[in-house]
Amino acid sequence: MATNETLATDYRSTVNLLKSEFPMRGDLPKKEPARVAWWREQRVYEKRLAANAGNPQWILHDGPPYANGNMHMGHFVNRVLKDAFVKVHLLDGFDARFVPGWDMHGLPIEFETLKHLGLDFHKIDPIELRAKCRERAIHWLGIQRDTILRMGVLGDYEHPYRTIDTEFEATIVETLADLAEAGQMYKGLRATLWCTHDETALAEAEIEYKDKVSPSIYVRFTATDEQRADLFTRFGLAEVADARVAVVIWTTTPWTLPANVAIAVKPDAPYAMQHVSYDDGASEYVIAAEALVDDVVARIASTAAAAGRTISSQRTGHAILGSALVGASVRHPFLDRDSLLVGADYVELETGTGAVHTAPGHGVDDFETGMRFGLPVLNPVDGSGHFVAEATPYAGLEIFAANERIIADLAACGALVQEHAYTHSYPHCWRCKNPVIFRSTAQWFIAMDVNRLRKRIEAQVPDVGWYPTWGENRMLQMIENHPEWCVSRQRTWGTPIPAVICRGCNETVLDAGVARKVATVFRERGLPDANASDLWWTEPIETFLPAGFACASCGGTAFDKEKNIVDIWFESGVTHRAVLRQRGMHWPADLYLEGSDQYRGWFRSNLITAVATLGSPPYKNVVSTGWVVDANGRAMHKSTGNYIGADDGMQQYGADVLRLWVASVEFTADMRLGDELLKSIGAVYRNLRNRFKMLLDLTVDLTVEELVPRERLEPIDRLALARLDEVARDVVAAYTSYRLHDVYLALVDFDTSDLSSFYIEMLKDPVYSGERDGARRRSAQSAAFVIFESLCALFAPILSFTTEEAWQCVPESLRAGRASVFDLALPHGSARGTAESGEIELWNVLKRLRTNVAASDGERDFALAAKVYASEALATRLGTLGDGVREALVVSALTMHVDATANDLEPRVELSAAPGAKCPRCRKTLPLSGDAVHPTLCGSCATIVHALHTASDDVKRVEPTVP
RNA sequence: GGGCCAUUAGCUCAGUUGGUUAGAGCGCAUGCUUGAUAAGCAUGAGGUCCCUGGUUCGAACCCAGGAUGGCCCA
Repeated sequence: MATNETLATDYRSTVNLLKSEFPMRGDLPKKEPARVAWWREQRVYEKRLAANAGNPQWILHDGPPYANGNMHMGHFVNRVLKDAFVKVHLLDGFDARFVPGWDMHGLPIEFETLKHLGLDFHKIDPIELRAKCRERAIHWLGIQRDTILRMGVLGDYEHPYRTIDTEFEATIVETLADLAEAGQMYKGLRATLWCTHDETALAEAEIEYKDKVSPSIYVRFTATDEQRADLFTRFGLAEVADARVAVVIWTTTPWTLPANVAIAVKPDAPYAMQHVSYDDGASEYVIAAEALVDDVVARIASTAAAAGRTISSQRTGHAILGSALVGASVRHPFLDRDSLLVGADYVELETGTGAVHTAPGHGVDDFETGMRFGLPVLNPVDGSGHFVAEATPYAGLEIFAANERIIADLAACGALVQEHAYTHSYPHCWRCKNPVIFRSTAQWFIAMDVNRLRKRIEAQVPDVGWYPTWGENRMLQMIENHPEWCVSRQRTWGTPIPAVICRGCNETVLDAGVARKVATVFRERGLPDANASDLWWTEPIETFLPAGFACASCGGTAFDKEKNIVDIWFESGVTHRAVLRQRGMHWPADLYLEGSDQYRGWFRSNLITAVATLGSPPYKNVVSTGWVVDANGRAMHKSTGNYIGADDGMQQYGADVLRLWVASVEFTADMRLGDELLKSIGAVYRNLRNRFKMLLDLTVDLTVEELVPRERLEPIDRLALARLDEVARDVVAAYTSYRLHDVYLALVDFDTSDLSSFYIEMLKDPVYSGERDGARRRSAQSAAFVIFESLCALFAPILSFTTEEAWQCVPESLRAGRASVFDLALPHGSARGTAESGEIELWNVLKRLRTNVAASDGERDFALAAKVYASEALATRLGTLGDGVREALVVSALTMHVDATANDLEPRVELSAAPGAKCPRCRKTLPLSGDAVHPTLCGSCATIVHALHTASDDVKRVEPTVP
């Protein structure tokens, strides 16, 4: 005899509890690589691009990562954000081709290659080194490309652009030709950041600051008798004969003192002369900024005390302005020359003495001050950081090693006021990590103020869309503060600056005609697997000279090649020409997207070369991202152990969880990343994954023939789709304005508050218990499928792996030829105006009513009957939904009552136990059917079960039993 | 040291032109469910809106100063 339990179990087999193939667990690290391979085999990207052919282009131009080293989570963020925006536009039908690129020349690779192969830069043949560097760069490109593809991105990764390609090198040289022709380039002497280890000039972007301990010294520059008289006069004082008078300077680079030619003072700051008396009767006068003179005296006292002496001091006369000191001079402490007092606004009064040691050969400010006052540019240091012969008595010494000697000599001659070790932030070479120096060398420059270039750029910055909006101001500052752009490098791995030196007059010239000829030679003779620019090294100069080329100065026709290469920031600065223009993509690009460091880097270099040679910015929109920091908000470093590599991250969590994390954070600011955080994102991922699973399970037996068109759906299902439309519009708007985090918020909110806790809750009864082919069930399933399909498309740019996996579980007929999730169309949810807003209003009314039911004490849901009290207008509107209102509330019975006092949008609900008995099949509490065969079932279930028996003998017969 | 940016619940984030009791997801606790079950639903606890001062009838929001962190520079 059957019990109640077996009875229920038996009816269970008549319920539509169907399962799709989609597993609850993601197993992402294990399964994702196969999906990557599948996308490539199926040529999903190429097919979608072909399907979109002829439609408007949308171009995200890829900023090239440097082909050196493994990728970190910052790279992950960069690639995934780009991928998401490219995919949105692909799904939306745009010709959104994406050509990734790599930055492959430059010192870091040259250095890494030398180190990797154990080679000596000074001994290896340049052509051989260049071949090795090429191999090495291609090696890294391969490693990085594998990591990037593992992230699940789409793009033309079989044909990336590379700065080592012949076409790219030709474009670099051609751009130099354009700049030379426009008069934008010049060669000049310049205090340049110089790495003595790598023996090259460095760009600002190749510098990193870190702490360094330097000798901090205060030095007397003592006046001669004549100079003393002048100084006393300037202070309006009578000369004190035979007194020692000195201007005291402060420096942390004693080795630059041999190049000292001046002392800079702040023209509008007061300067004081202080009389210092020693206990042994000696005395001196020291001059420094009034704000700092007491500090100088304290240092004198400190040094005196160390020697067992004491001092006293008092102010002499009144302070005078720095401008009154300009033109005076004092003697260099150990060389036989004067040091001139000059004025400079940059002199600061917070530290030091207010009297700044000035060596035009060893500092940018110093150089400019030197130019203004006509000072000689002394440069007694060679490329390897040793003093040259002119720098007697220190010739041959390495500069940092010479510090000690110089300090000792200063002490010996009484010029040293004080010395102590000083830790400060100091520029270091980004590659070899050694401290760099300023040294004046002859370099090629792009002139920022010729042809009003700076002004022209500034005028066009506001025409670009900057996200976040402060980017505009940031870029304006970058342009305003951009120094003359030094584009030459004295290294081997790069594209040559094709300048020639006239043998007749030794004049160096960068000629547009020569440069264009060089580009032509590259294109004609460059081999696919070799460096086209090797030709500059291997071919005779005549190969590159246009017919009849002669020196403009002396008419000479014999030339030598100059052996400078171009700054790699200039190379990546012309990607907009080399890639967009060469590959049939429109110019300017729609979007550049990089880390916020690129305002100074790639955003700026592209902007400059574009405005200088093509007249306008290379991009319509620029998006910048923040930095990935650790769970505590600290910068990630391999050395501090909080570093997460991209490969490791994907191996541990799966790419899709990390992709979801990217969407879950506000990427324009710093992004925190840590285990706890990723576990939390993992939970969100599982939620979303379950929603895809549930929607698939609910629709697994739906076929395209049974798919109910939207206009014939049940009213309650149309309401759900109205809400979907609203979400789709919000999401698409967020995507197209690059607000990925808003996409995430909108989709998660819809998933949680509309689907999981509301719509899916109400769909379970009609889908599980309803007549399998009945109109109600098919309508519910059709709406669920539309939601599923839309969610796949809306989520595909973020959860690429998961949406594809889910899409592959859709029955063939419903996929309708859309083999991949990336064949779907982005749903725009076209608005239907007031009709829709009415529907959404009604949807929200139902959600609030359902909340009342779900939160009720004691009995809930199908154990309940509901009485809804609504205004007459609202009752009428709810009436149009028929049984949908009861379904939405997930109750067994519902009656509608007019309450004239009720607000139009705030109906009241009254709950009570539903009359009848719990139907063991549908679990609703309803009157018994009174059916002879199935007396415990409700009427609807009895009918359904009877129909099943009639339809199929396979269905197990359920015998009536007496409890 | 300077410019820019950020700071709201344990975590990630919302927070409309200044306006009642500052919200959501995750996590946590409790209950329900066992026909989404390595799931689902509900309820609840949890906040010095970085600090200080100012403007205002009223400040998470506006102003000034500061702290911490980040990027770019010096």
